[in-house]
Formats: sequence, C-alpha cells, structure tokens
Amino acid sequence: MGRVHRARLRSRGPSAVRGRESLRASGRRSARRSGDDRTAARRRRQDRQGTEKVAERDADDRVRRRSERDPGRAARAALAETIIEISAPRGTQDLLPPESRRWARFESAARELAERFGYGEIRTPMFEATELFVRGVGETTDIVEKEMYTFQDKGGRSMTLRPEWTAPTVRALLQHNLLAQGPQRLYYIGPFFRYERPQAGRYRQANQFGVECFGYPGAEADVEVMHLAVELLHKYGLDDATLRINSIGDAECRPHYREALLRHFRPFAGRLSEDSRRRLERNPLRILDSKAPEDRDPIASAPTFLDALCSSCEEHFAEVRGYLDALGLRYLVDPRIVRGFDYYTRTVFEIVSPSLGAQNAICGGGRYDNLVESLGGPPTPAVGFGLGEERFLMIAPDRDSEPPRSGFQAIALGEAARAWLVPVVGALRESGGTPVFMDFGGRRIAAQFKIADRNRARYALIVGDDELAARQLIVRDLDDRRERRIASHGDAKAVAGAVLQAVEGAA
RNA sequence: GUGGCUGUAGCUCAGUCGGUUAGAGCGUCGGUCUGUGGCACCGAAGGUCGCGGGUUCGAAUCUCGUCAGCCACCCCA
Repeated sequence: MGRVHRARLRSRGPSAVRGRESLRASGRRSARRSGDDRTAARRRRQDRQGTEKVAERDADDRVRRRSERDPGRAARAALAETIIEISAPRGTQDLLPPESRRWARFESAARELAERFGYGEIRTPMFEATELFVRGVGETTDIVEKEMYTFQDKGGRSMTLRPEWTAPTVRALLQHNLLAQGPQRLYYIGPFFRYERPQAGRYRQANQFGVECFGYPGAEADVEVMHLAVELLHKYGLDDATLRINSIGDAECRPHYREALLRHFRPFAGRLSEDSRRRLERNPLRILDSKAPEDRDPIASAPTFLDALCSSCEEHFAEVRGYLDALGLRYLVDPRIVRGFDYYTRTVFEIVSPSLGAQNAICGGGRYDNLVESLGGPPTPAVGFGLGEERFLMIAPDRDSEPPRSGFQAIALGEAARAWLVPVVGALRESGGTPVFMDFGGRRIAAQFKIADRNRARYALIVGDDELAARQLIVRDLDDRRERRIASHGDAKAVAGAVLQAVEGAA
C-alpha cells in the first residue's frame, strides 16, 4: 500500500495559470501544432523567464484561448485564486473498499465475542479533560510527557484526544456511578490518538478493541480477559502469536523490588544507555524494557520480579497460571514485561506476533487495582486489555478470498429501458437480501457485463427496447451463462417479485 | 524528537552521461462485436516528474530546503 495519496483540491485562478496551465498549454497543445509553431512556443517559454510581464501576457493569452473552447472555465477560474493541497494528516489513513470490508468483519467478530463473554459496549467521547490522562496514566509516562494531542477549547479548558481508553472508561463508570450496581464488564472499539512518528504498525490515529472488567480481585478475572483476547486471535487462526505474562507486584512488594533493581543497576550506571541512566532514578522498572545493546547484559543479570513478589501477589500469580493451564491456554512467563503505564498492578500481559515488525505487541493489558480509587472512586480491583486493530489486521490472513457471486446487476440498454428498470431495481433492493447493482452511465452491454463481474453479481437482468416491447426481461446466470426470459407485467414491485421467484432455488 | 531509505500516470515501476515531444505493464474509456462478461487485438484519455529555491544555454536527472511515505531508535496498540 503505500505512497502518498494526495488529494488535489486545486482551484485554478489567474495566479495559478502561470504555473500549471501554461505548462499544459504549451506542452500538450503544441504537440498538435506544426514544428515551427513548436519552436516558437519554446522560444516564448524561454523569453518568459526574462520578464514577468511577458509571462503574464502569455498566460492571459492561454486563458483566453482555453476559455473560447470552454466558456465555463473563465467563470470557474474567476471564482478561486488559491491552490489548496490537502492530504490526510501524518500518521492517519483513509480506509477504502475493499479493505474497509475486512475492518467491518473484524469489528463485528470482536463485538460478537465480547458479548459472548458477557461484556457490554461502552462509548466515551474522543476527547477528555487533559487532567484525566495526567492523573490516570501517570505524569512520568511517555504518553503524557510527549505523545498527547492536547488543545485548548474555546472556553480555555485543556482537552486531549484520548491516547488510551482505560482512564475514560473509569471516568464514565464513576460519573454514572455504575459500580454501585456491582461488578462491570465493558468493551470498547474505536480510534485513539498519540502524537508519535509513524512507522510499521504505529499511527497517530489508530484503532483499538479492548475490554475492562471491574470489581473482581481474583485471578478468574485476569484469565477471563486474556482468554477473550486469545480467542479472538484464535478465530482468525493467528496461532503463532504468543501470550506473555508477568507480575509486577503491588504497593507492598513493588518498593522492595525497586530497591533491589536500584542496587543492581547502580554499579552499571556508567555503562548504561543514556535513556536507562535517566530512568535509573525516575522509574528503574522501565530499564528492563530497553533494547539498547549496552543494556542487555545488565538486564539479563537483573533480579526478576518473580523473586521479589510478596506472598499474596505470588499466590495471585500462581492462580493466574493455574487457570490458564486449566483453560488450555498456552503462555510464556516473561519477567521483562513491565508495561508503560503507571496504573498496572500484579498481572501484566502482552500478546506478541513474530510476523509484525518492531512494533510486535498486538495486545497489551493487565490488572490495575488502584486506578479507580486514584481517580476518586471507591477501591475497585480491575483488569483489562487493549488490542491494536491495525496490527491485528496486518497479520490477519483473511485477505485474498474472492467472495462468492451474489445479487443482481441490472443492465439497461437505452434511455427508455433505464427509466423502466430503475424502479425495479429499487423494488428489488427493498425486498431482497442480496446486493443490486446498476450502472447509470449508459455504457454498452459488454462494459456493463464487465462491471457485473467486478461487482461479483450472480445474475444479470437485461432490458432493452425489444424486451420493453415484449414486456419481458432477461435473467442471465453469470456463472453458467444460461439465460431465460421472464414476463414483466405489472408495477415495479410485481416485476421484482417475479425476478426473485425466477431465481429462487437456483441460488 | 533522532537517524536511514524513498517520492515519475489511478496502481506497480522504467527513465542511460544533465539534452529535443518523459515511457511500460495493469487499470479506465472506446472500438473490433448497431445487444451479451472474465480472453485477444486495435485505439484513446490520463503527468505542476511531491513542493519551493539554486546551479546550468538546458534539470525528472545535480544541489539546498521543505513536505510526505516507508523503516529503525525512544516507547507502545
């Protein structure tokens, strides 16, 4: 896919004529003129570099000549002076058919699965008060420090396009006091925004499917959300993606681990990467995430969290593994997973795919037992994940299959036939469950058949003057090329009914 | 934010040492076939060579800047 698709919203006015129009006029049109004329044109072109005046006169001349051939042009040119070139903003993309069909399929699969797990959809605004993310995600995280799309609204409030969806979900939960009704299982699907340099699997506007489960402290909930994510992958046959899990402890044991890490890394301080040196005091956990080659050895010898967990965290993690085993879910304990958000506690997990590039995490999540409280709610344990739709669809194998033929291509030959057929098409669309296509371009019959093929239509309905006179229409099976004539009496609805009846059983 | 690579037709890409009118395949439209598709043949339309400046008699080609895309770093979905 790839290159720039730049929409040229180009209005040509007198000032623009000097650029494009003059080139076109002297280029294309001169090709039809004689050789002498051409050299004259070239000389004029060279002269033009000399003085602006000549250039303008030349351009005006061209406008006049073009206007003679196309009277509307002068009026259009007078309307607009500016040249506007607009393309989709960096790191965003347009979604077009047939790719959009894959997205729709994925989204309904995700929804269906979430509903099957007992989760209900939540939709929240695309922007929130900036403060929500600063407090929710954490001030020292990369997201808050440098990746947020923040703006001031006209009331002077600081707003931010959501960079993640957990904090907004919690906000909505608290605002509507849903926790008073007991545990909540919610899912969401849609866009989120991060101001980053785009690369493979990373965009400024991306889409995420995620679930959040509130109110259950036990490992059952952790494993439920993991199961949901894995099952979605499984449905698409993405079995080479692996679930990696870890525990990063809670308020009791994390400080101890932090100390242990500091003791370990301090002696290496001089040799660590610049980034890791900075992280040493602020957030030593994140050093474990580093890919810098000079950090590799110190990280490999670092103590793991699994040795430092307090007894209750250790027990929780053991239960998580137990449930995963009981469900037959394959996983890998990876002590290096730490995750980028501050709100995680205990279980964290990622699903990574070997077929993605450097951004190989297709899904990430974990438990966040303190977030609800820190946003002003009652103490509420919670666990959830986010899954990147772009990344998922990059590796999903549902690409090439050609859909089976279905529906109708209405083919009219001539004005009268078209006028007769249009209401029939409308009636078919009202009553049938299959697509009905029609080309309004007045193309010859062969071209309309090509369009039918492209549309993967199953039947062609052909009407020309002969059929009109005979009150018939032709139904052609585009698979076996057999066709038959059926009577077309009555109004459009009756004709549509006759058509549907004629193909019934055949399809 | 840093670095590397790349911008030529709707798409994929050629374009020699800087030289006259920038090409191909696919796609689109028309024709061969006044009314029958996937094939074939013929023809046509379609280009500010990303944009702006510089060098030069002359720039798609060299140079600087800029924008965009891709990839990597940081980090993450």
